[in-house]
Amino acid sequence: MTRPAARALQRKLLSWYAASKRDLPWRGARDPYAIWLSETMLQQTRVETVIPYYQRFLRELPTVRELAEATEERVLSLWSGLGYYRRARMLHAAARRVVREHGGRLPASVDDLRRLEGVGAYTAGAVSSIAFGRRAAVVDGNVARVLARLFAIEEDVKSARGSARVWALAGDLLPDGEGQAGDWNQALMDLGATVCVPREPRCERCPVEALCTGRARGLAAGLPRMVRKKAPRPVRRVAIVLASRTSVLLARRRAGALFGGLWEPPGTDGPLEALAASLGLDVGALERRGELVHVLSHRRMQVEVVRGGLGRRRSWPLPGPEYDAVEAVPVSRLARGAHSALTRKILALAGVPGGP
DNA sequence: AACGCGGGGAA
DNA sequence: TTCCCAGCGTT
Repeated sequence: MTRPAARALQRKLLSWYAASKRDLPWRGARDPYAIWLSETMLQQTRVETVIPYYQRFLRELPTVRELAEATEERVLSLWSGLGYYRRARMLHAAARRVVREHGGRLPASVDDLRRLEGVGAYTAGAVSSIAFGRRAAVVDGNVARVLARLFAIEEDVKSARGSARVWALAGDLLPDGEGQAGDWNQALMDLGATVCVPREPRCERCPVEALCTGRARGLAAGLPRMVRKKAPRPVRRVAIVLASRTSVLLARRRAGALFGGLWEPPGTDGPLEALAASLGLDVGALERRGELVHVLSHRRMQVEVVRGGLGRRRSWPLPGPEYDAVEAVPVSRLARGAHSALTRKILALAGVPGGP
């Protein structure tokens, strides 16, 4: 793209953004921590989903320092239901690093930001440009799609991370103006989210339609070419809900794996008998409650739910290698606990009162 | 380069 | 059903 054409593109899109930008809670936030938090929550997660989580998290842990000093349990609890829980662990670790190595202030450069846990190329560029006004590019799913269409890039855009060509393009297109990179990046992303959408782009509403090569060639709607994702692998599990009127037995999943650090009713991919035996239970004392299906990006989990009484036992053995802690939790505390959406479904199916 | 890692909204 | 979302870290 020629220099004048790039200028025209920047002018039109920035002007469109000034008039049409979405009103989002983190827009205009002064605090880099707030921007960082929003960008982390927004990784592979829709804006509408993030908003209530963002507001609650920022209300409960309003500064990097308070996040750094919070327990992991608390952080996971605030993340509970949002998914990709490793993000919460890494955000927590990075906050401690920011306090330890940067005096509690987030670094401004892409290179320094990238050294923080959970901050990759996209997030570093976003925080650097939006929170600090640095001239840094971003490529997320929106930007990759918008640029692929604008420049009729027909090669595969590998995942949301984008190809090297798209990153180079995004860098070239950054405005020179002081502090404009943040608005420019957000303008590209807003355009992708509201106009240049995946299925049926609303080209008639696009401020840069006249500059769009993909549009001119009739390719826009078919770009970018994405590699088809594999179907989730089916997994059968069984979960045992041991509950009294006031408590339910939960176990904590080991870190680093699926649902790491979250609490759930003991479950297994193996036979129910083995799981029951590991808890010292007689299978005959368990009542079948039904089955549910929970679909993740890489797993289709079909979970059979059985229920039994909690009894008077005070301590419980670990119900298998997936877990590193086990505890009878008061149902009154469930709503504030660190659980996945799957756990909520299991507790609901088991009929646990006051489930999260 | 491919995979593991959640959950949900929209067509 | 299918797609894909303000991605990152590991292998």
